[in-house]
Amino acid sequence: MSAEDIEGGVPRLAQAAIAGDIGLLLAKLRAAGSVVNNKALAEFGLRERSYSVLRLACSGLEPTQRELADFLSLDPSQIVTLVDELESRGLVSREQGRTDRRQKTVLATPDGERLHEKAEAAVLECEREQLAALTDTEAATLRKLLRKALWT
Amino acid sequence: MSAEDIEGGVPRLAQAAIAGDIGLLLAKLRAAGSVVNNKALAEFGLRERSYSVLRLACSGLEPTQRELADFLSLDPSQIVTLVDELESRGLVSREQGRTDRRQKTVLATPDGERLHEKAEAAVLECEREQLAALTDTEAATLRKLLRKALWT
DNA sequence: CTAAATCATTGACATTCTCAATGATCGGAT
DNA sequence: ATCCGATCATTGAGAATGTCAATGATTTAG
Repeated sequence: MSAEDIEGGVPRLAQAAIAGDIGLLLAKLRAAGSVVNNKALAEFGLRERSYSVLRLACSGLEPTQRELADFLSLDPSQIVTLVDELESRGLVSREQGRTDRRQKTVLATPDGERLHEKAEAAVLECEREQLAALTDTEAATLRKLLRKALWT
Repeated sequence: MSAEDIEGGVPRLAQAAIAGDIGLLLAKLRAAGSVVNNKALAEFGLRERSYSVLRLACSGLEPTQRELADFLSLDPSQIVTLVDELESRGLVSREQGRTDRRQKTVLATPDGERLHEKAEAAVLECEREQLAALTDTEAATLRKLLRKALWT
């Protein structure tokens, strides 16, 4: 975020060996994306986290809280807090699990769906900006490789 | 980290639209890498953060603290804490900036160099495991695309 | 039918993030 | 030369996040 990083400038330290570390590259790109996303989501009273939960609640997959925790790499207790907040705003509701009464599935309300639709547009626009340096095929390749590394 | 994610299993929620969001993919891969890295670095009394600082201090580029903050996407105050800790362990030293007396350059001591060498090997091994699902060329492509998205 | 495991939840604690304020120093404009 | 605004490292405070252990309700395995 300094002058060096703003636009097309390669920081001096990018010469270092660490600049090839996947961990650092992921962290940097993610950090940059996070601030942009949170800025864009503020308008809807959401943060990256709550947006992700809302988004999955809108997916039609009827995720349980445990599934949300695993999928979002969060502790189950963090999901409780996030769902509490979304539920209190009437964006989401907890339903009894179909087959297992221990679990609760998280579903979006009509209000939640509407809000998600707008927030989604904003986030996708952020994503487009973040990957502006890549061609469409490059962006697709990046997505494909990340998914492969995660889920193969 | 649940049963679904352990080995080669694609979680049910990966069908959702959100599974294509770059932000989520980055966050997930990074989260997974972080726990592995921190586990491997514990043996050396380092965490991901302090390792990164030590690594840059060993680069020969004589980074200033401001540069470290920008490059690692951290607040300058966090760098102070990290350098304090490394310095108190004798792994790193602060030197007066050559041209600007406001800035301080962070350099590794011989002890720091030695520790970094061992830690580096451990982290590179973690990285290899994390990208095990990718071929060598795919891993190289991933690195290239991440760098391009960041620094173009 | 019992014992172990799993789910959501609560609460405590540590780590990390984000900001504002400070004194020292620098750079540029007069 | 001197003032003025900007930048550097540092400190400190408060919010957000991460991590872990314990709980009651329920399911699954034996």
